[in-house]
Amino acid sequence: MFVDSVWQGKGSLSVTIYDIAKMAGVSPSSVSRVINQRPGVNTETRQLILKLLEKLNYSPNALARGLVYQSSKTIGILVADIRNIHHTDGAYHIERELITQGYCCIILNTGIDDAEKVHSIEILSHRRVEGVVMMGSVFQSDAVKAAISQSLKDVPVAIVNGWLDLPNVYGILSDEQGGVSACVEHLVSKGRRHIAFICDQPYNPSNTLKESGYLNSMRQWEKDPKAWSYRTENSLEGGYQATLKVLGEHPSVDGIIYSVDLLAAGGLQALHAKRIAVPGRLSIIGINNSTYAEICSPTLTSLDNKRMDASILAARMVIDHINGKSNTRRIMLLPDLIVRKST
Amino acid sequence: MFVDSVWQGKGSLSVTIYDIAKMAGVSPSSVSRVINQRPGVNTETRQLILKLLEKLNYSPNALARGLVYQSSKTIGILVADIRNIHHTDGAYHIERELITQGYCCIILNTGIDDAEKVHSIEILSHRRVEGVVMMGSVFQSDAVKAAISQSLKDVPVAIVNGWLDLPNVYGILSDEQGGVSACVEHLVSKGRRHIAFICDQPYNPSNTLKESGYLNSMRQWEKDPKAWSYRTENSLEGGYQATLKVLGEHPSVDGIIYSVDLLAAGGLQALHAKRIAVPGRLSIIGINNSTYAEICSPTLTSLDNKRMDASILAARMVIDHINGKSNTRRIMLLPDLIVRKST
DNA sequence: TTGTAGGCGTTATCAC
DNA sequence: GTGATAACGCCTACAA
Repeated sequence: MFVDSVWQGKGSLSVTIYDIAKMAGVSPSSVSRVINQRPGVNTETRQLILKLLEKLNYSPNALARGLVYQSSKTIGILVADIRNIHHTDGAYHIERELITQGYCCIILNTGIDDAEKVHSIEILSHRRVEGVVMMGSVFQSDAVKAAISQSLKDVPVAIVNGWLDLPNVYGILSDEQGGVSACVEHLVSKGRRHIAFICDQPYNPSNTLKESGYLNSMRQWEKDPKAWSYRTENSLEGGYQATLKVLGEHPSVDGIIYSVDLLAAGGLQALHAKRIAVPGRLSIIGINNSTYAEICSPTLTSLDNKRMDASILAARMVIDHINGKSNTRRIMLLPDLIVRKST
Repeated sequence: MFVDSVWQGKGSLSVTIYDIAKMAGVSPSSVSRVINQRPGVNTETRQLILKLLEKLNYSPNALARGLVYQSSKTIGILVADIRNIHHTDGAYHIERELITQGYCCIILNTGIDDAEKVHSIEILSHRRVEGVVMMGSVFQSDAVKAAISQSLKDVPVAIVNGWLDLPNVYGILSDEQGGVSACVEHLVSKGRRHIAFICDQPYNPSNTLKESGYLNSMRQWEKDPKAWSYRTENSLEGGYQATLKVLGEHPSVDGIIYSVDLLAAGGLQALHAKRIAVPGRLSIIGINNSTYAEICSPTLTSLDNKRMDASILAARMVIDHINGKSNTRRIMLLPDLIVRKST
């Protein structure tokens, strides 16, 4: 809706161009000219004004400027949960990229359900953001699509690892399906044939792609690979428990692909507990190529899905759109498998 | 300075209360009244206006509102590098806490050098933020202090794990010195006597405290503990190399405390490579009690310095200050040692 | 109940 | 070179 909360006045008035003008004995326009480095002001008065600006520690009001310029110089970053290290890296690069262009970033943790996402989109609309980056395939939903075409229809929206068919939406995708297939192929090349897939919940479009990548490749080796696909909560414990379950139901398992590194780390702990040698008897692969993968012992083979590059690209596409440069609306990055000790 | 960059006009004009007023055949003030749920407007016209607001998808301009209310409903979060998982958690809780109060957060990665920090503070000043949270002891510097008293003197500033003696600054500290002493005591209780300390660079006030905690406790056991204090870059590799160095220079070492978990994880890899049993022959402790500590094998004993609680408190103190409730300006949280398998 | 006028801080346009 | 004046979108007296 159009009212977020009770917005109450308060605030200590700061120095304005009127104050400066009065002290300098000139008009506000002259002060404005000096501030914006525009020509047409006597060198002496310019010096005087500059001195006063410095002395009174003048700080231009970005809100007022935004009003006249019709431009907030703000872009929004939407992320389900910024604690997800995977998204944080992206947010970092986006912020760094945008700050150099004079933009500030408003970051909102939307949570997972659609209502919250829609609400966040409305907040960004009120703030008159000039562009939005959404991190993660969870934003690839009908509700979000509707909200964008309602509240964000005039600004570029880049979705990292997602896509919506709207004229102002850019999609930076990763070939996760192909990537997981490559994981399967890699395991097969290591002699593995009984491969399971453990996926984090809740399901999102990205996970669907990963799973189908797994299933597609597996059909060559197993009759009913569906039964080897598991879901669990995205945590160390989730990976641990799911792995125990796989081992219990399919003692012959000799390879496991996890939808994220954290799950694989948990799985590794389960395998250690069960005294199953990795990669001796069983090989595992994670996804995201995060620090977690490097910390585990043995270090994890992991699929680098290029999320960092994707984030930077997303920021660039938003900026380019704002600057009138048009871009391809949908691009796909190809993942790399980083082979380490766990396979 | 007062000009960050060339701010150019652009933007597609959106629906204003004037548009709505015209369509409804009423004055803008009536529309405003309806939007702000103020009394004194006929039920029928209110209904009509509401309908039009909905239909035209009216979105209030937060910049304009901010101007009249003298309140941006924005708070700034300063963090040296948000990819530091330790800070991310904090940022998450701060954002969650503030969004419920109608605030948005602008996050700026300041980098480590003072000039950048000062610049970031000026940006926040232009945006008329109503409060600031700074994450990390790196903000405890004279340059930052000066910048705050120049550009942020009228808004509450909470520093997580830091403190500056200014009337509007709140400090949420952690007893890191005592915490590290507790680490030493713990190692001693496990029979360790030759304990080294490996610290991440660049040095910051927090690290200074950690080191003095180490040195103070060690004086009881060693004559010249200074020589056992090492510094290295904050990375897996940094921990790895520093650990090799310690082992080379002090073969008798039987305990290592690392200033952050990530370093300890790197150290663990070095110990594995050298086939040194942990905790059999050597015990190690990390700090932060992060996910890294849980992933390592053996899992890391780690000092929980309550950064999450500190972040939430910081947000609360800023909010309280804005709402006129006064708080203690400096509080200290006491760390807990989380004992796991590495000691 | 409703409308008018003034102002929030800034910039742009046009006179002088 | 300089200074009124009118926006930008909104809100709040005050008047009707």
